[in-house]
Amino acid sequence: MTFSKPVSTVDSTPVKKRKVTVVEVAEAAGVSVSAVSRAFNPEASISRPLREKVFKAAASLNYKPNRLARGIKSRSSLVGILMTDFNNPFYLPILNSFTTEIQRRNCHSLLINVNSDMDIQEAVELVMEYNVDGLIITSASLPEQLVEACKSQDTPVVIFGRDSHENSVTVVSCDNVLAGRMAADMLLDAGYDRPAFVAGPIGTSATVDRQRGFISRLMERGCNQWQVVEGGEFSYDAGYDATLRIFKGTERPDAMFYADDIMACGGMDALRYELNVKIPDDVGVIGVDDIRLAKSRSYDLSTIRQPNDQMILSSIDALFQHIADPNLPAQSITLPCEPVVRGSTKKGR
Amino acid sequence: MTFSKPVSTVDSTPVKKRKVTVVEVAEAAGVSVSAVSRAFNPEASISRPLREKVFKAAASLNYKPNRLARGIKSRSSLVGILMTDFNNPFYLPILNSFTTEIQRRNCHSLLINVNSDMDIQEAVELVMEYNVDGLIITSASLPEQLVEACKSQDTPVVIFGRDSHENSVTVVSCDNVLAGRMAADMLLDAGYDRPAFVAGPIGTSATVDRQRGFISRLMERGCNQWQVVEGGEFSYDAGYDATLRIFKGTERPDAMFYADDIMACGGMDALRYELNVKIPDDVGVIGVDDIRLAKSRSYDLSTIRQPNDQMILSSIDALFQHIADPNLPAQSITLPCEPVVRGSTKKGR
DNA sequence: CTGTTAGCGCATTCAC
DNA sequence: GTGAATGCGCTAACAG
Repeated sequence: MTFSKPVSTVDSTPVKKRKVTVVEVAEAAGVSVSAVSRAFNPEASISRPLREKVFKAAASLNYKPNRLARGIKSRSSLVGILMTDFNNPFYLPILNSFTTEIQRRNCHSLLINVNSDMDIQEAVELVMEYNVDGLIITSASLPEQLVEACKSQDTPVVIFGRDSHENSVTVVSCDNVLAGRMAADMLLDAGYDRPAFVAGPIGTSATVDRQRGFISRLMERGCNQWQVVEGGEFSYDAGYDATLRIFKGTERPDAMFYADDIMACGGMDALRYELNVKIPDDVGVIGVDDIRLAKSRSYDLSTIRQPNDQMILSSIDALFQHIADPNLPAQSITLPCEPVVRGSTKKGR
Repeated sequence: MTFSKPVSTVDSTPVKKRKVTVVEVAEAAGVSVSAVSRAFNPEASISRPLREKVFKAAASLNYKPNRLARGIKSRSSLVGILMTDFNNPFYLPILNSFTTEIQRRNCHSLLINVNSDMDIQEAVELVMEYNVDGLIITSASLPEQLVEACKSQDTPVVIFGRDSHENSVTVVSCDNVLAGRMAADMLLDAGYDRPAFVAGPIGTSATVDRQRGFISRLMERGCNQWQVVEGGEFSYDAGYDATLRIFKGTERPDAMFYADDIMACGGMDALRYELNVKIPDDVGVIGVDDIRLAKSRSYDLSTIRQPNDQMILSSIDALFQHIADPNLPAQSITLPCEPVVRGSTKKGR
């Protein structure tokens, strides 16, 4: 007669802290394992007294369910977050809110850093190996190819912050065309009439749409002296450099609309400290996002604010709805943005 | 006679995309399941030809190992990252590097947001439910109680960016006392002689040590006119407000040493735009970290740079060493920091 | 509502 | 070096 279980030796050196399992809790509580399982499963049907008996035994043994073992058959409670733009401060609060909301729903965040050298398809497949319940894509600068990678999965996906005219995958973004139009109005209303647009990463829906809205609104209002310059990535340096380039030309603009705030900050510094241009008198500046830095005294940047909190809540809601019911159709949620006038543009006449 | 496996109906609606498993790969390759398992396990012993045969079959079936199922018996390939300070831009590049390094080692990052309202102990236990292979604590402002929570686990833990005189858990940080001393030297060398220190979150080793080094060095060099003010959290607003408070007093300092860069930026703006003080002529300013913003033209902030990349590499190395050999003793790694002189302090005489 | 039982997908003893 | 069998911790039928 043998015991397969390890017998506790007199010398109780904790070789490897034994994980307490459902079986032990069941024994301690004098119930079945499924009772224990159900007790820890909020949506399972189990009587109050039984659940409490289980909880008491579990507490005394310091039992914690093993999420991996659970995930193998049912939900993993894992939500993947794919991210790229780790040098744009815009994304830190975003990450904060996403992780908070995910945790509020008793899930946790698997953060995948999609390096430039790694294939997106690969990244998506990778995260799937963890049986994630859902996937959030948080990156303005991931190529359209991403949508393809997502479609091939049967896991709910929400793409945050970019439009897509594909309606096969759920997308939450702000109205970037509107953002561009607002920027145009803001500059024209303030009396500028020769604006330039500094674009972000090419092929990114956000920057494309902002440009389209901006230009079309300018022309609607009869402004024809505008120019567009490639910016590069969403970063301080990109904004800085693009600004120097544009001011080397013969057509000096009297206002700058940057594809996002961090570029605008770089641009402002180039204007003030390198080109000796007065903001907002000589040149007006606008960005998009309303990052924390925008309202600093140093920048005091006029901008088009994205409704981040709403966008995140909508994303998470949509994601968990799809997790609950995978047959729900993909939806495209577009939220309005809002102009924020600060000191980098002249007061309207 | 019944089949427990679901029979493929003529109508092949993909109710739920069947996950390919080891069994199917084994059948396709004409080998045993354990062969498949070994093929995907780098450290298992298996012959070249067999492994390749398995890989070919796997590829044709588009098989991906299920990391959760794997993690239940052996390593989960998951590394937990505990974080708090989501409004300090300092942490975005940190997160970038950590996730990159973790992924380079074929693991992935479980990012846990330790909200102020949640218990640290709870957070640590939570992440353990995922059987993480290791845990990184990235937060200057987590209380000492954290160390206790970690000690009770048998999972390797590395605490990043704070000292601890506990030697029971591995800690990687820069020499914060030295940072304080460097700041003192930098200010005194530049000709300031009535400095103030703006502290960060109370009870945080980083800010305590910086203050200690700063003050002791000041006194060593015969400077006795210094003051200290509570700053609050590591944030722009905290630095801004603390600066206003200090300048309301009668003893106006001629130099400011902030516990970190983002506070220093807030402080600079309070000085320049609210108090009409000239930097660096009237007042010199120093921070710690060397965040991206510090080298912007707007702030051009003198600072004490932390060797982030090295600190992160050391953290990850130490963590994976402990994962490989859990019996390794905890180590305390302290790296040197480096003064970076920019425009917010006067040129030395 | 509760207990029994059979897997989930994989790693790992053992034999061979 | 390889294959067969057992079990990881838990959930999900299925009976009672």
